[in-house]
Amino acid sequence: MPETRVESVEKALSILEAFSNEQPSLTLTEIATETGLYKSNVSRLTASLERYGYLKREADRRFRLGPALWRLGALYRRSFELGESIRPVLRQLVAETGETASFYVLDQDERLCLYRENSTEPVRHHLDEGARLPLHAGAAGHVLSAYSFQDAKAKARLAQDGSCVSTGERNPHIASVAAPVVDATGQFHGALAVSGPLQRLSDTALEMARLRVLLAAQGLGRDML
Amino acid sequence: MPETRVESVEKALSILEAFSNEQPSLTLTEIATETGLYKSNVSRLTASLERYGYLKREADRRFRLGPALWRLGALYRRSFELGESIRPVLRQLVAETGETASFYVLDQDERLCLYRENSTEPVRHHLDEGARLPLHAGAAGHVLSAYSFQDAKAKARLAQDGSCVSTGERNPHIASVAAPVVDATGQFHGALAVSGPLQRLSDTALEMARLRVLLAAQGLGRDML
DNA sequence: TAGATTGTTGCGTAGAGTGGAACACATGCC
DNA sequence: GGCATGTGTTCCACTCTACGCAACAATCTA
Repeated sequence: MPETRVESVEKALSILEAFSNEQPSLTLTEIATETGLYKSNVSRLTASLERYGYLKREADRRFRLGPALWRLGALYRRSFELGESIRPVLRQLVAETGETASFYVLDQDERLCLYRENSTEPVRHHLDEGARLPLHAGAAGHVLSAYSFQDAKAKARLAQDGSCVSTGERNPHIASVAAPVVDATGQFHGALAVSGPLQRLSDTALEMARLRVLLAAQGLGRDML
Repeated sequence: MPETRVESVEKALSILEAFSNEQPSLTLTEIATETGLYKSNVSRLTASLERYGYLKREADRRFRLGPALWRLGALYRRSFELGESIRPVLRQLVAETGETASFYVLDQDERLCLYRENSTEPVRHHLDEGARLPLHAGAAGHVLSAYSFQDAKAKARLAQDGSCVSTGERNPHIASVAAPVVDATGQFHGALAVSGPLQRLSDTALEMARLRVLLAAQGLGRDML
């Protein structure tokens, strides 16, 4: 098998992966150590990335992510067309439950928060759009696992009642419920979730939230082309 | 001069550029013709892009942009930290003027709408975040030209009163005013603009909007670190 | 001034990337 | 059904790119 891939491209992309919330700007040597590439190599790769607007170099010679990413990212999200229909649903869930509502899709081996509406409560589960969370924990994680891979355990959990619940699994203080959004053709689109502080989401409150999420997810799936 | 760049990387990036609002999904051959690359080549490049989540392949074998772009795009925008301070300002401008307010940064040789708050009027200048517009026309375009390149003409225009006005320049029915956001260190960050239908923005309304934009831009610059 | 650190450039060579053809696999059309 | 058309993948040989490394600038530090 003749390795159907392009190495230098993957190196370039791994440079972009080196940036994070904690390290939004990097020097060339930082990138080199982070990625394990040679400085000269990084220098040439970044030149191309910069030329296309995927990186930009500040006056202090540090690299930052470039505007092209935001442009294409917006394009990606728009291509869902879900946004317009999902946002109102999230807002309604927030109004109904008082907790934070969000929508996740799969990104590699993690889940990506595509949309979210935060609770208005002072104590709440706050999360940024674009954040990545693990797949192995949390209600939405289980839903995505079940549909994206053939995760038997997660699928069994879903089969029970069509939704997932997690209490203090990923974060000991947070409970969440999630349900899959599936359209009329059976296509899976993502996971709808409500999450909040464990102490506020008692058994009955959690069950009510679960029902509301389930209802909202089904509604979304039905309304989709 | 030994061409400090990596060709295959640039090819891969140009594949991403092939996607647009009009063509959010492409087949392999479409990409090949669009970019002028060979199918076999595209096949290998897309494999790498897909592996890193920059593209994804649907069930119908068509390519779409991938979630990694949204994640990194969100990261890029967050790295500004401007968002939190800019949004309220935009909202206030909308409230004051009744028109659409937006914030632009430079992206290559164009301008990129990073934030915008749409007017609530039924007839309004609507624009999506992430949209790209030309640099050579429109008030915000002139501001960006003046600061990003040493565009003498645009700079002279700014020197007059610290802002730019354009009436029916890019679009015959739209007028706009824009001012630069410059922090205490003299660093230029972007262009703040208000735009709306020409007929509603009479001379006096336009002048009032200009003053408000100018004021808001100065306030933003002052409040920035 | 000496020394450390960061980034760029030059160069030879290995080997990656490429073009092209040949091959599978669907669809459509008579 | 058979034949044509279009799409995507795989194979192979050749070329030239991309890479490692060293040497070189260019800044900081002290």
